[in-house]
Amino acid sequence: MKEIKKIPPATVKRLPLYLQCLDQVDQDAIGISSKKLAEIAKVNDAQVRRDLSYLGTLGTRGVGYDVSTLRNQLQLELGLVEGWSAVIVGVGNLGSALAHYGGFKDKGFGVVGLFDDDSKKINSQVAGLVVKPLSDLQDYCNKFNVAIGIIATPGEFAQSVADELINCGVRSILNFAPVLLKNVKDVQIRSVDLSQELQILSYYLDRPILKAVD
Amino acid sequence: MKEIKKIPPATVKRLPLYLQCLDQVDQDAIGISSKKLAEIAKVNDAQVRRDLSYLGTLGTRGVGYDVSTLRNQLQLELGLVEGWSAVIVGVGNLGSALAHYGGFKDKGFGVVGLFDDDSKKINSQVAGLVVKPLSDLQDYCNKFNVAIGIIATPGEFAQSVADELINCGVRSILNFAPVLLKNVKDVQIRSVDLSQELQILSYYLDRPILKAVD
DNA sequence: GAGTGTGAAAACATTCACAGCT
DNA sequence: AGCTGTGAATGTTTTCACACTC
Repeated sequence: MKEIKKIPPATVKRLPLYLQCLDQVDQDAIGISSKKLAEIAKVNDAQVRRDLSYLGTLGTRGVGYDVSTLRNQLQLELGLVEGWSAVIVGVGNLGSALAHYGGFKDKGFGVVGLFDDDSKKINSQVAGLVVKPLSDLQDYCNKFNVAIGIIATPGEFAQSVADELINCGVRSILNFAPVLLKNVKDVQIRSVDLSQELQILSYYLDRPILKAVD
Repeated sequence: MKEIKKIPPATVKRLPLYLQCLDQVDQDAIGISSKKLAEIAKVNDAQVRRDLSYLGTLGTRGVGYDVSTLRNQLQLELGLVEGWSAVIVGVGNLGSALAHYGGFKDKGFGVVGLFDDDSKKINSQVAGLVVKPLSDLQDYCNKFNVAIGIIATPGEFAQSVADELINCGVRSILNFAPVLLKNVKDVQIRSVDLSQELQILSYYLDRPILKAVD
């Protein structure tokens, strides 16, 4: 019988943060306490312990957590060891930034394709990959079993690109275009809207006393 | 006596979303119901009503919300009418993407300066602005009363740029570098880490049944 | 002594369901 | 009839506090 553990969404959102904290800790540190981790991540230490307890019994009472075991478990739980393939659609400044973004390779994602329908960009090289026209998308997805589509096009193309990606069998989409994509069953869509982040900051600019979320 | 209304952080995070929904609604629509708005924003309709009720009594029973009143109130509440000035530090692909990002101007932010310490970039033009060296930052901040600093440098420079911005009197920072910045009293810091977003997606890739947060 | 893992409490957020206005 | 605004119910997240282990 398969064991099913449900991790609360609020916790899932913090797991990548903990992973990042481990990179920022002393290179030669072998163990770390919830107190120390909490300090780096800027959260409560009970929170850290509760979050990590969802992954199993990882720590040792009276001692703390072993850094490398912890890292492995976080990566395992987040599915970062499966080597998911991703494509980026839209190779403007943002798409290029994403293609160059080293963080992805280290973190277990491989960008296997760049797509754009601007003829000036097609066949040019960005971050070691050749930009292809969207008509090649289907082939790529089949060949590399692409799991994740990253949309970095202007807003007006985002929905049709999303439709196309889903049509190619992509089940997870990270959208950077400032539009609301339609929901499709069984497809996970996350949107990052740069201007929304600024707007939230703006709210708290007027109200320096209040504590923001996240 | 000044009226103090405290808007829950979870609601603040949705206000920019509602604003975006209004842009996506029929241009000639004069009124909108919580039900319709909820559908576009993909949230529960009671949620919409509760959220908007924090801004005052904006709707009309039996009728709905007036689109333009609603937009005005949202902008007012988010502080988007104050015309905050922002600077971008780091003019690589990501910084350029941000500089070109039209959303900001429309949404009440003015990018008044671009800064980079790469001599190849200094004095070049990006999105109609001349890239300046970091040594000019203090002057700019005084001259334009800069409220927001956007960090788009590689990780290794992010903390020192943040220190410098804070030193120049900037009280709000939006950080795109994949590092955890130190907290400073009275300074709001929001971080957007592109690879963290992908990692969250990755978790749900393995578990198509679960519902993600946000 | 130091630091985890976790019940129980407290705080926060969402949703229901309906009274009240147009 | 239609739709808001909001008490009350429910669900989720955070935090406290301490028994337990090393």
